[in-house]
Amino acid sequence: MSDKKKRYLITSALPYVNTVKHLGNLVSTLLPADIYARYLRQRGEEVLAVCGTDDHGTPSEVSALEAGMPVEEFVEQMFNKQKDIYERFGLSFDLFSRTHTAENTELTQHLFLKLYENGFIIEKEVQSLHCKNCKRNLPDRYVVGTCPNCKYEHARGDQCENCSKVLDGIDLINPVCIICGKSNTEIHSGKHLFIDLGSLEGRIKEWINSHKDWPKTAHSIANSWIRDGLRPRSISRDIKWGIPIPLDGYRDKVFYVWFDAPIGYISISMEWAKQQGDPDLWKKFWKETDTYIINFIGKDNVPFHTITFPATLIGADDDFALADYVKAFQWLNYEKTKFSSSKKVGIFTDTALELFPPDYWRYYLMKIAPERHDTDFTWSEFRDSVNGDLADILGNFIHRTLTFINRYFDGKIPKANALEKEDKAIIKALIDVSKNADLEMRKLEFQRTILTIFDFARDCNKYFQSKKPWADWKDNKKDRVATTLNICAQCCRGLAVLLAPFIPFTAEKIFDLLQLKEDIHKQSWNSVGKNISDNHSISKELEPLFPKIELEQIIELGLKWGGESAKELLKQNPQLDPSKKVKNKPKTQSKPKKAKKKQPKVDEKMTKELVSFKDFQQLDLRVATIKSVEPVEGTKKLLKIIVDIGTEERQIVAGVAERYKPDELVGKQIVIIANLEPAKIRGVESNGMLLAADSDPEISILTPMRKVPNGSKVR
RNA sequence: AGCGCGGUGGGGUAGCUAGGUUGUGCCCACAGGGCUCAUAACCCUGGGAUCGGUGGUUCGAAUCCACCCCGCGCUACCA
Repeated sequence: MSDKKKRYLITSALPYVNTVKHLGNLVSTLLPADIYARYLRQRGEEVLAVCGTDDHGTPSEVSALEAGMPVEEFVEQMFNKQKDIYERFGLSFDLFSRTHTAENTELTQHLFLKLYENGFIIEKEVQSLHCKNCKRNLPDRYVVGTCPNCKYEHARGDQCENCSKVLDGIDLINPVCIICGKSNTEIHSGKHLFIDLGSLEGRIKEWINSHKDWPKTAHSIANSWIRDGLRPRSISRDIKWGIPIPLDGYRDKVFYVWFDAPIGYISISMEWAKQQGDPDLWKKFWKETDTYIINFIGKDNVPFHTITFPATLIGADDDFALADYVKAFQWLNYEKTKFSSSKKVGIFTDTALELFPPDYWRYYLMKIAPERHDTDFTWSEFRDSVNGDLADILGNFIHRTLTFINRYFDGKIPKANALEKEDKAIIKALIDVSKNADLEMRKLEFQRTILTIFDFARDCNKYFQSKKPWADWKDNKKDRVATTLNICAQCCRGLAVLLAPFIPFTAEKIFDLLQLKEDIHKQSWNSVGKNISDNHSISKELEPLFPKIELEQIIELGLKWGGESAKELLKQNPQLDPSKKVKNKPKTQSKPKKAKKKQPKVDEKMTKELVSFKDFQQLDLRVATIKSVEPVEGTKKLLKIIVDIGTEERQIVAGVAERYKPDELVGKQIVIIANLEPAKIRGVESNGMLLAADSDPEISILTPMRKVPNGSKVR
């Protein structure tokens, strides 16, 4: 589909900067983009793959506020954190940058001015909610209030969850700002800028219709927008954190984050060009028609990549190329429920890396990539895939082959002799799989590619089984064993080359074991028939490529992070219950009675619901040292306390003044909840809460028994 | 409500755009057997499904059409 093209430009939807992303984010944008880029590079194509964080907008501001940091600093920190995670996942972007850069500011402003000159920008008067307390304009998502339609009291500004009516923030009765929790809003009205999508509709439509090969969702969502009629879309916002609008009358406003984010694809390419020492290098990717451009996105992102961003480029009329292919993914669910960053449901990329090697995730995630419809991550299936496909099929084949070569041929690839029917068949299968996988990859069919390659790995085991080299060796048919193992070794190499885009770390390891010196990431798929030369020495130190995941481990993880599949496994294997295990332990000790005593007695008053370990983990308990204390004026109980929590100083307010004098607290170490949402108590801001035992009237502040560094975690 | 996606043996999934030896393929689970080189891995065989329902088109439908039922998602700043 892209044979006439000379080079490829790959973009992955820019992950929003404010939180660490979950596996759903990874699977529909970053990971497939990386895999496709790796595949193309192996094929010897000229590729530029760019990505970066999407930095601007209200959510960043709010998250920064919550973290008690200046936005710029917060965003920088989160950018670095995300970048580091993606590197550890082996994501091979030519540049992973961000949208808060000089390049993006300049380009966004430039494109806007072109749109303005060309008459595609219109001005309109808009009303919006303003929180007088936060001194901030409130996007619809940041307001809750009573629904004017059904009177539901917790309707969000954009939509009522109860009656599902689509709302405007200003429609809400008794609107409350979710940032400060106060109902202190007023309606502001002001001029805003809109991009006139309607007058660009014809050209957008033409472009969409000329690309029938896109995934179904991409088309249906794009077409439904067009069918409903393209209305002007606001591109200005009354916030501080963003790219300033270079137009008189609007200089106190910034661009809507979705205006500048996709422009980031181009500005990051520009940054990349500068780093290459040729500042114009980006132009051939963006301004020449023989580049094939692919956007990797989730389905929610379709409108921005098929309507608004193309509209920007078309309207600016500055010769920027539009995408050739929009690879839109559906959703990945977590154990039948939605992944949710805000509700902390699911597995997040940083946690994933702590649990298992990146290739385990890369493989499983692409195997279940939601290419056709929504799919489900389950712990149980994750284990099945890793153990079954990676360890038992792939790992086992390679391991048994290399073990034989070491044992019988002193670690040297033996020479193949006369070929029999099965030998020829498996060699043909190897060539075929490289061709078929290549055809599927060209169509960006990731799951099919994986299935094709693993079917071949199964064939390899069948071949090994049918040739019985262990039996031949006993029968003294050394030549025959040599032939079998030579062919198996070629298959190992072939599998490594074919799987390199998907599981690059393992593929490298296989090349290391084979002691092949060439760079695996430059081996094209049609090189898989290429023989490793006779007598080539392989490594003598073998170890399993994929340690297996124990059932017990997966049950524990499933229970810890939440998941029905683990509960189901536990039902089938009740002996593996982690909680029971703890109970069993005392039996082996000499004094089981003592253990029993330790069990907390359920006091009648302790009727609170059980919480999961996960819920408990959400509390960020830290040790802090009290720096200064002063009473809050006009109150009997409250003290304003400044504490040092290692990374920063915090102000907290505590109701302990009746039992503690300010002087006796200074210098003491205490325990605080560091991630409690900020609150104002008697007008004084409190960013945390100290822990104290409360048995009215006595209050005892908790303090660590030994001195520990400030910021130490408490659990 | 509208729109989108899906409903295929116990679980998962492919096949459906161009209807034919298709109730067929694949993975997992299950049963039996083989092998014993390998990470208790590998290989073979087998059982198991009115292909959501009803009606239609057709010589013939999982595949096309109509209506209905069920699940999920979206309705525009969640990938």
